[in-house]
Amino acid sequence: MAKTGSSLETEAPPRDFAGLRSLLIERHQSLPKRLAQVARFAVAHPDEMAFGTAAGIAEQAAVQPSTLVRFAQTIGYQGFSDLQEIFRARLRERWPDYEERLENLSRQDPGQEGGPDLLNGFAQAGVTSLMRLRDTIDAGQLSKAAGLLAAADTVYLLGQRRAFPIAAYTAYALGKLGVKSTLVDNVGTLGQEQSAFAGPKDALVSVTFTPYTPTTIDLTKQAADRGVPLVAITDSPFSPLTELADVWFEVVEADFAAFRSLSACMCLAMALSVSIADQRRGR
Amino acid sequence: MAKTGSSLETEAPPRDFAGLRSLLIERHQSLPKRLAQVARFAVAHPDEMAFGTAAGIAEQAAVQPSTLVRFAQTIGYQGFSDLQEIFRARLRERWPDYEERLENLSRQDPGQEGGPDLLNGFAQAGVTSLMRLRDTIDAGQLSKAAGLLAAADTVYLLGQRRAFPIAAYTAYALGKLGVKSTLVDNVGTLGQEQSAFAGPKDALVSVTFTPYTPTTIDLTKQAADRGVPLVAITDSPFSPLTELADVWFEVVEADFAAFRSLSACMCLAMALSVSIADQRRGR
DNA sequence: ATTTTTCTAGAATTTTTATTCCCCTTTTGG
DNA sequence: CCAAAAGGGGAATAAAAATTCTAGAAAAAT
Repeated sequence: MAKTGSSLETEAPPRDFAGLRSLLIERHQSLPKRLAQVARFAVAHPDEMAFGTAAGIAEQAAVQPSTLVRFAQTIGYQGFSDLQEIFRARLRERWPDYEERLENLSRQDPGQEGGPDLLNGFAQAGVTSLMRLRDTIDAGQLSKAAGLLAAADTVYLLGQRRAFPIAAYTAYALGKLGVKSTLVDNVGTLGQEQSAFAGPKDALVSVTFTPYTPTTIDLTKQAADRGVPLVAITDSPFSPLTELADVWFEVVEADFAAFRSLSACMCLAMALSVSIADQRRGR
Repeated sequence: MAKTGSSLETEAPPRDFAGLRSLLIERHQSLPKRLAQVARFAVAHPDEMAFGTAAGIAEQAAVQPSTLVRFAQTIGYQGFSDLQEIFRARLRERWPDYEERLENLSRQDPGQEGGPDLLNGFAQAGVTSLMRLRDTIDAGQLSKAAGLLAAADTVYLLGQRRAFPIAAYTAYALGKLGVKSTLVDNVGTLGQEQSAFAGPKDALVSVTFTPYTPTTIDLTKQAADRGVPLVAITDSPFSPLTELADVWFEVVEADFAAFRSLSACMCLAMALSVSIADQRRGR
């Protein structure tokens, strides 16, 4: 069509909020009256832009709904919905500063996802997980858990499959820190025997993620029934461990290529280990 | 209306996210299968619940759109839209405390009790390690290593002590990806026997850090002598593995409280695993 | 001052979206 | 083991929403 309107922006519009914001501020003066009005509203009330319907936003901005569509198209988007997506993405990414920081740090990425940039993806997932961990773990809970474990005679460590590396590493760390511990690795299906002597004076750290490994659940239940204090590390409040545990941590890992990171869990395990040693020393 | 259906919740549903969340966690067990599925999804992906359309959310939760409506009504809301409002409100209200959160993060509280500091420290170490990894690992090397391993009949995985979690996790990942592998865990000091059948058509991934574990070195040397292709992951160019390896990676981890992070190594191991599977598929 | 172009409002249209309803399946209770 | 009830899937429907269109108003240019 010859309708290649001169007023339509040909350049690709920004896909991130920061870029959109500066674009709006910059072009604000050169826009027609009503469109400028919309631009001002958008910058001032980004939340409304994210949540509202076209009609609702139009009313608040004292504009017609169609003006919103025109506005979106004028600055290069396909329509209002397309534009709104930017505002929503901003709220979706709960930790925008990290994302931004990452964007800045990452090298120019024009050839995105060219193929073997797996490393970048996994690194990003790891960083995101760690940042989120920092925000979600409660300090009180951590020290409570550490206290529980510091009071134990022997710390039993249980984790299978994907959670096994966490348990294994914790065993290593506790060993170096001089804290007596037993890794229940279920070698030879001897998990039962390995954990049989855990009693109320000991403590158990259980780690499991969806789909929860039956072995881990069973052994944990048995221990809990015997009155063994339990610290659980899991990925959802619906985990069968949460109701058994004295203290439980919900650790949500980011994923990439269908593989969840382990960074956050490892980090928590380390912090917990050192914290135990700290509290022991304090006595 | 006499529409006071028996299956409909009569109590007023929570209007705030925290209340909704605990309601879901609490009632989760007593809900029918599909509705429980929705409950889990809602707790795990609150952002999606806030923005997605019924159809989109339904697809992600592997449920029919109508199930979402039923779900909302069962727990007492008028319909899906009504329920969604709670999730949206959560994102709206979170914005204010975002500033606050940033301050807490940037403020380095040095005198504090070990808890948050430890977590912060380890998280920071992890992030640093991951960033560094991204900058130092060469894409060509990675794909070369992956190619070597993709060509192998069986991938043998060797790592002891601190490196053991890496090897164990890689075994897990390769298994999920359909790549035949053997974890040489040296249980019962059977490492020799576990790796004895590795030949030139197989390949070995060895992981070790200073102070290099003798078992790892010995077993790796023996395998290399037999002509087994070798990919080494280590922390220095002076590692005894570098001269034996066909491809080697130097991974420098940041440390905190005398404990080195494992994040970078884990990340590399994941990338390597997926890359192997990719190259296999390509043939 | 007049013509031409751009801009806007509001109605009309089309698309999208939530919800309802019906029928089949599964579970529960006797 | 059967009957009754609850649950679940999927098409049909109604509601709501975004978008397009057109005529007229405002602004710019001649």
